[in-house]
Amino acid sequence: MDKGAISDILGEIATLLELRGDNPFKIRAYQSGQRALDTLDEDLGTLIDEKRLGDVKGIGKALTDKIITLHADEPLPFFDELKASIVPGLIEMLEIPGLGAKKIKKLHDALKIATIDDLTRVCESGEVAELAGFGAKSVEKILSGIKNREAYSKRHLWWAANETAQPILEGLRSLPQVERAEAAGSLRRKMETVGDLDFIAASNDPEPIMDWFVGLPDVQEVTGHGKTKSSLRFESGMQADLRVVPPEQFVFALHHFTGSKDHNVAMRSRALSLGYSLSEWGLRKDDREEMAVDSIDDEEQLFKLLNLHFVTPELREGLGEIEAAEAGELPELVEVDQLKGVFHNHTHASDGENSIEEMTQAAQDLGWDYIGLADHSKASFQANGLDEARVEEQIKKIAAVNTSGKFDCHVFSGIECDILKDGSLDLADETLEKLDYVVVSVHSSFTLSEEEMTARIIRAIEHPCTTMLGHLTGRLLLKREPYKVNFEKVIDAAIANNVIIEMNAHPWRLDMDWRHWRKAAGKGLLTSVNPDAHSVSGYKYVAAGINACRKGWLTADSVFNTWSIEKVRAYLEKS
DNA sequence: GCCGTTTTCGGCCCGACTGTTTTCAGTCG
Repeated sequence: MDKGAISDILGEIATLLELRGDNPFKIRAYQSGQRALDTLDEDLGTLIDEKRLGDVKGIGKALTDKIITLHADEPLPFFDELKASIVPGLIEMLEIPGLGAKKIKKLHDALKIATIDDLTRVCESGEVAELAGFGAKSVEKILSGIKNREAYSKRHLWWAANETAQPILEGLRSLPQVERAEAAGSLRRKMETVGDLDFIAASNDPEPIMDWFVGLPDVQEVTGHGKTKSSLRFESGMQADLRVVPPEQFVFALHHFTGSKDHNVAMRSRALSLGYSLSEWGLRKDDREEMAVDSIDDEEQLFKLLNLHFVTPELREGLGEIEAAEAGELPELVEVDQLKGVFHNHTHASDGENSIEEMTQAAQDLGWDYIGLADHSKASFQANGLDEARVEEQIKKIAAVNTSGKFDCHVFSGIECDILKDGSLDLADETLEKLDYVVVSVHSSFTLSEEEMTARIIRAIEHPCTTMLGHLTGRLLLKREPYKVNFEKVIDAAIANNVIIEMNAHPWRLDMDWRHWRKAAGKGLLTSVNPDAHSVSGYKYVAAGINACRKGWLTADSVFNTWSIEKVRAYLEKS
């Protein structure tokens, strides 16, 4: 059993223990064990073989034994018995807002309900309202939660969440009572998907701000409306929270609600080691009421108080950023205005909307020195992919644009060539050789085994004409699972063959995942932030790709399309 | 179940809000 599957089981154990009413700290131990496993730097098999699994923080004796058992595919009676003792329908009920483990257990014990249908029935019959601790409002909330379960539990793409958040943020900042306001949470950390929107505002007069917030347009339901905290849900299903804090607490609250949880844990323990106690309310001298500082203006100062370099929100994932901030070893992260061009864009020759000239003009308007056009190849029939003759025609058209004198922006001729099922490429070598560069991508046979898919992709990487690998896993966030592939082997093959792995910047993709980049770039892997633009408006997605690169600790050196045109040209000619 | 520069037991974040209650438990973040 692999790491991911074992991690899922640890999470499941935590949930089951919760529904059984077990010791909350034991539950938390399973959850932190799961997180420890998820963020492991080393290969799990190696750790087990070398008997070092117990050295991992959060994994003690009991979890070590269970993880080893699962890894060896041996039965785990503890888990099987636990699973058998809990009715499966109860787990689903946790998705209903306002219902936690304790209430579900109570409903189950008192009314013998086993499914969400049962729950609906006892709500409607009036039995729930009669239980101690439940009333008319609870029933109403549960029924509405059941009805909208799917929409409420959904996450949202960062891009869409950001488009909703920005006007709200501007609105907040324009209110006379608001001194400062920021979005926090996973939106501020630029996670690829966002659960809900978190806003923090600084003010000594919170109530008018709350009234403004709950009165926003397109609000479907106000789920909380307090003096300093309100929550609501938009018709789109997106949820938003607003907290208003006194101005002197703003920086602390902003940092706290930006998270992540793991980052905050590390920051709190850092504070403790320096004799402070850090919370969303402020920085106190340990064990005393006294504040360490009266007020600070920005997060830079907060980090400085803990003798740390500033950690940008994108890096706050509890993945070693505090250690790096202490040692002064945080990378100078790549920024969107360092891009000098973009590769992997489509024209109306295949499935894009614009011409070569239009794509070139738009790139030039963005200040870029070069673009690469890479339409689909013929195996992508649904996308009107190009065969050899059409590729050669496209090369001539691009050459004509370059010599027309109309543009300062240079166009590189490329192709997004399909990787066929056996790993061979979709176009003849003599055609590929005439192009400036070749992106190779999988667009078919997604369901191969991990072994077959890995071998297929590596064969394509080893092709002498290959410049870049497109969207490594083919995932569509929230829509389609990634295909199974061994990242380490593909990364090593790319490095060995001087192949760039793209950061597909489309908000649905952001593939290869940022979690792999720190290590891969450390080994020498290059990326290219590729918007996969199918129209001139698609170029804007480079911002999402840069977010992902920054989360992956990448500097401009590792990002091919921050390079000057001379350097890019030299690289392409050599390879 | 985990952890330890107060170290093998005793703590593990805690406050806002809601809905149910007349002082609090549960949920949520």
